[in-house]
Amino acid sequence: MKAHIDQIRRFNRAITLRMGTLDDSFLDLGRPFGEARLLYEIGPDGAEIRDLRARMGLDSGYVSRLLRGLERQGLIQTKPSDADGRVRVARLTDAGRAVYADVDRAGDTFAAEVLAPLTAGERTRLVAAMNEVEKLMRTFAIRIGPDCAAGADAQTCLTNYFTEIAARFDDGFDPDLGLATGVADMTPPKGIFLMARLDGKPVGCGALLAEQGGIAHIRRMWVAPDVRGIGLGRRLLDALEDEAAKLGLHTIRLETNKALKEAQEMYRRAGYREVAPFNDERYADHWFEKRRSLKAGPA
Amino acid sequence: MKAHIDQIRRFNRAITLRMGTLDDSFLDLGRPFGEARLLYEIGPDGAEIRDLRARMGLDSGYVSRLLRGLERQGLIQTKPSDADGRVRVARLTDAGRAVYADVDRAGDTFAAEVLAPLTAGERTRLVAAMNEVEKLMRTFAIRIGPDCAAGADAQTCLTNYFTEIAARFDDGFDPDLGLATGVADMTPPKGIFLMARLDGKPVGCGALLAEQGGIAHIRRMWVAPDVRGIGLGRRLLDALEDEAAKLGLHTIRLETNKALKEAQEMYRRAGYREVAPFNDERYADHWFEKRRSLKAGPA
DNA sequence: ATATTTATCTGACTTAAGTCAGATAAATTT
DNA sequence: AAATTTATCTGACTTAAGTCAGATAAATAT
Repeated sequence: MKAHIDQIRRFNRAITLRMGTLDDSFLDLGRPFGEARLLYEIGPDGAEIRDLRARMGLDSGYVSRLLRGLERQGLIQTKPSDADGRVRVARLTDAGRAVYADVDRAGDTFAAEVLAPLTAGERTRLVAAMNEVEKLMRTFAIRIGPDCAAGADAQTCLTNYFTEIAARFDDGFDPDLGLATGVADMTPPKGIFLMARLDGKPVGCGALLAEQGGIAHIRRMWVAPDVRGIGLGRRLLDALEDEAAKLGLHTIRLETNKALKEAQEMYRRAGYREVAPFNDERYADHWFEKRRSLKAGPA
Repeated sequence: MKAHIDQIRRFNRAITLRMGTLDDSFLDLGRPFGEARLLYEIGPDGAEIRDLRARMGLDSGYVSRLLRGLERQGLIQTKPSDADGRVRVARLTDAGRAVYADVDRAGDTFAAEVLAPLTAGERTRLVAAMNEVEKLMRTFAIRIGPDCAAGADAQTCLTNYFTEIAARFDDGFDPDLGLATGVADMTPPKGIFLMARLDGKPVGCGALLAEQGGIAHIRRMWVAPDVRGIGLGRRLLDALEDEAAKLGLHTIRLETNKALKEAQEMYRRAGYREVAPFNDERYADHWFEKRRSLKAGPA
């Protein structure tokens, strides 16, 4: 363990020393970093300012000022969004596109420089190892937290979930026919909606409903196909159980369809045991329950 | 090639996004980043200010100001070096040591967080891949450039070189018995001294002497043992040949001892052919030459 | 229709980070 | 011994980066 931690720290140091500084410097073509980063983030297809702010985690006043600067330099133009008059959209001008291309080219040049001193075999190994690091770090980069069930991202998750189960369940799926779970049920104080995000992008969700008699009811657990197999389902489940604990709920229940074999397997491994049906969800074939006290199951 | 470059850029983005920000944030314990970094750089054993400046690439006035700030907070003390009254040494106080320990612990915590969501197998793979990336990036991080032959780092390289060949040559090595190559010979306009550095630390060297009749004479080529086998010798040789070209020298010569088999192999692969002795270096067994026009040899 | 929320902007700040031109004193070279 | 170099410091700057409190207008909820 200690050796692993040391390797990570060594890696961290080496990489920020090497790529970190170069990542900055390739954006630095004579203009302030923040400005260059914003311009690069706007990209050739343009972007909503609201989006830029969220992605980059910047103060709205600050972004506005940076945009004004880029506008003054003739690199971008902003105009209100067609769909929503409050939202403004930033778009690169021809001059801005030229700067973007410069920055992009500098990035390519830097990457080429990394490869330059290596032999063909070494290049292949480097790229493979980078891919591996990136993939495994993705797991760590996924953040789980409460979210607004009515939000656009949450709705996207739920829609994806419904679409998927409609395809997988033998008799399809119609949300109106199953037991209803509205936004209010997944919002405090009645319940909570957790979302998993990878770099801000939603990649999974799960809801916990607080019911009579100290019972937590888990529904709408979903993991995006491209992040499956890395234990995210289990992490979501753990997070939901933590929420149940916080609410003082001692029993956790959930039901699932027979088509979702992996899910059943996961619930069992997480210490759930199958019980008699506790509701009449028409899409359910298996009902599970776990008492909070007997928190167990092999990792 | 394009795929490789894209993977590197993707890696670069992902890593600076994930580790980069966390590398910063783990130093950020309520104090400015620059200050925290300097404190961390001073470390538990203290450091010469001259050294800190060089390592971190900062302006002397700026460093001075940062040190004054840390001093005011009672985190460090500075005093003149025993060896050289101009140099000052910064040392952590007990309070400083405590802050250092906090920062260090935060770094460990971060590393542990990276590992936390992974299975044992994934952890091993991550650490192995990180090690591979780090090792291969080291090649790219080695920078070759002209250096002062009289400087401390150059002298360190040369001493290491002499020590090594003294051990490897059948009849040992005494620099006073071989052909003399003084600092002046390796300094413009008479010649040039190149050094390879990895993160500032010297890891190799080579000298080029401009001689009568358009001849460039290469001597003192050395690569540190821990960076061998990654093509650094060849890169140094290429760099020296570039210098020869800049000086308009058309013929490159060098001599070597029979014990240095890998070197001879490298020279041959780089397009050098063995010629009759062109000097009476007593430690030489093989003499090589290459005309600049016939730049060739398989990579 | 009115109130609230959301997205953006402006002006007035603060702090961090760094540069540059000397000043000073120790060490080294001539 | 005098001149030069080296290491550090101080004061006077600049620029970047970001925060915060409203103001404004569009969209949405009541």
